[in-house]
Amino acid sequence: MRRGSAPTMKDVAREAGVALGTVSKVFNNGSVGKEYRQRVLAAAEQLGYQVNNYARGLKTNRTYAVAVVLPNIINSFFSVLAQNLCQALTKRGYRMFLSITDFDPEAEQRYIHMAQQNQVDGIIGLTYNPELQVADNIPFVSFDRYVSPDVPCVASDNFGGGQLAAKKLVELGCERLLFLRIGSTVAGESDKRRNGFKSFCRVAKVEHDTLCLCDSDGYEPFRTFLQAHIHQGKLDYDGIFCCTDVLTLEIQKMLGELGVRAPEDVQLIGFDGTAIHMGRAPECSTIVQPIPLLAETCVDILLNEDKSDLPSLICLPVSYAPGGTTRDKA
Amino acid sequence: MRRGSAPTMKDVAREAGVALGTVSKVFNNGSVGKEYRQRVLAAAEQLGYQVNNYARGLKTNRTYAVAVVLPNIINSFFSVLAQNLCQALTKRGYRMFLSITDFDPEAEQRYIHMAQQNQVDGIIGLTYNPELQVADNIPFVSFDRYVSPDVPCVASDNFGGGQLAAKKLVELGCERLLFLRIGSTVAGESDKRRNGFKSFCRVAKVEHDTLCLCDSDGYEPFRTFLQAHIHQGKLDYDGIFCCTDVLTLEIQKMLGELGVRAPEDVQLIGFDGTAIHMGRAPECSTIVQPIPLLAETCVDILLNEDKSDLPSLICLPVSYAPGGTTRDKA
DNA sequence: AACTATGCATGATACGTTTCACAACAACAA
DNA sequence: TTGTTGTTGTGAAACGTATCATGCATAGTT
Repeated sequence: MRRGSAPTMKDVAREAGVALGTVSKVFNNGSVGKEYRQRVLAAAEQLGYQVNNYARGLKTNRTYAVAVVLPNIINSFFSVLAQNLCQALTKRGYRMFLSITDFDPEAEQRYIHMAQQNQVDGIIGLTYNPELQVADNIPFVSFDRYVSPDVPCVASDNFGGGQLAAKKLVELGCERLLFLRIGSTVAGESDKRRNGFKSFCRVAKVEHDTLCLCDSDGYEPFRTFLQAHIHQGKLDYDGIFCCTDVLTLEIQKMLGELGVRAPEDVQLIGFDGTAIHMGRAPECSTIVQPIPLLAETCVDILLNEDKSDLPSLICLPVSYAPGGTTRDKA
Repeated sequence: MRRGSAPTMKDVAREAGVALGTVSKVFNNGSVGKEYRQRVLAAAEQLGYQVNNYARGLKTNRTYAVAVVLPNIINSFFSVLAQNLCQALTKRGYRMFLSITDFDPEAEQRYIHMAQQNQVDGIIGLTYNPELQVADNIPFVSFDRYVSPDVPCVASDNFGGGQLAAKKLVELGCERLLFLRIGSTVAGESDKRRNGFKSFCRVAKVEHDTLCLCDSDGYEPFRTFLQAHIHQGKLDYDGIFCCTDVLTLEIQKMLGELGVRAPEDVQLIGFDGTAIHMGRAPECSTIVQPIPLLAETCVDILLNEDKSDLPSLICLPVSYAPGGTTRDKA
């Protein structure tokens, strides 16, 4: 280590009195005699040698880094997802390099381009750009969004979740159901929640309505709608399935201001169940997305060499958790 | 691009009919004649050339990546911080590589070692390992924790925040104050909140008590304490400063169960104000940490070459935000 | 003892950049 | 014309690693 900079394999080789290739093999689990290995390890220890990942990456084209592209990590669903992805990647010896898009389609594309600039071994993205270009020289797994036929998509069983929510509400004695949604205009997986909900209602012959808004509309239209459906202090619906937990709490508050109580007067079921994965009691009754499993699956698929016989949509099972906005006891 | 792999500068040079060094200069803003630059750019475009960051990193020892080491990103303070750090880094053309330690001191040390394995240009860490070893070959900025004399530490003005909380409570008419804290056993910056609180009380000659617990104790000791200080349905204290917003909400709930209402019977002020940075109304009255500024400052200091005349502790100003657990109107 | 097979250390080569010394050339002054 | 200065293109060298073809021992077989 004559220079001020970090010691290299060459230094270790000289110190240990072995050839360069031998040092390399030691750090790559090649077959090296016991005594030589000892010597190399001792020399490396003494010199404080660390493998230079950039040189390694240059040779191998493997970086042990994965880019994760998310809208944000302030929304707790995303932050729990990010944390689980990070842990799943770490477990497999990979590092996570995080990009935040703030729902900007251009930023999504920009980050994915950057990531493809051969600095990662794969990309996991939750994107809203319907025209996203994904080069095929690098593995890509999409979360909750269909991107293209050859991009695997990992998602919760949103359709089944919609069915389950409706089923639970009916089991809890509800007879007139309502589905509420607010979200991005991009037709995503969450549309399927509505379809599942409607499907169950149709088969079970349950009265139901749906109201879907865009983010830009804000919550006010919900208030108008609900107000119009209150007659003599009584809401027309006795069960509501809201497409997220956040919305559920908002609706509960709104109903309270209108004199309608949940779960006494109307039962509410949300979707996500993020609080559960944060180690807290769910803030509302909810359909729980299996976030840890979703993260594991994304990583598994991304890092698994063999992508041949993979369905393009991987659907993971959801479950129901009572949480105070329905009349069942936990 | 004869191989299946990505085109290199050599390919671009051949395609453009120029020398290798010329291509390099084009991508590094070296002085290149207009015509040559055109030719190179055109060839690069046509071939879909992208700079190989690993080769570049190998030569330059600059990676344009920064490691951020946090306990988790589930706690919303950390997730907001992480998001702001990510954005501040992106703005300066750096990528963020995130590690989650789950408060494990060994993991902290491991990640910092990994990061030093010449794969990042710097590290921003929020750590709890009192014996953390930080090599000096790579810039390190600590958040909210003193690490060693030559590691700059960026933190909120916790002492001033403690003073401010006490001052506000007094202004709001409180006469018997209480400070509550629960946290890690590592003496961190947040101890200063207590000191600031006590300092103000002492100077202003205000009656006050403090109760500090460790994470492992759980919340129950608070209940016992509070219960012991309720006489004839009335709490001995009329103002409480809790060391985080999370604790504040917990205490509010606990008090409610004991028949004491906030803000009617007792006024509560928390610390963090994270909700504000999430675009929401604060859940409780609080001392707001300037998270975006904290993040910017961390990044500024980390990437600023000149670390010579830098104070080892950079203290950023906090502010007060009313939020429903005090009797002032916003 | 002779031969083969196996295991393992060796050192040169290549990965795709940046950088540097040098050459080529133009512009200009004397 | 000659010499000087400045600009810009050139190609070789080096960054630190993984890998591969050699070659040398030793163990195993007949």
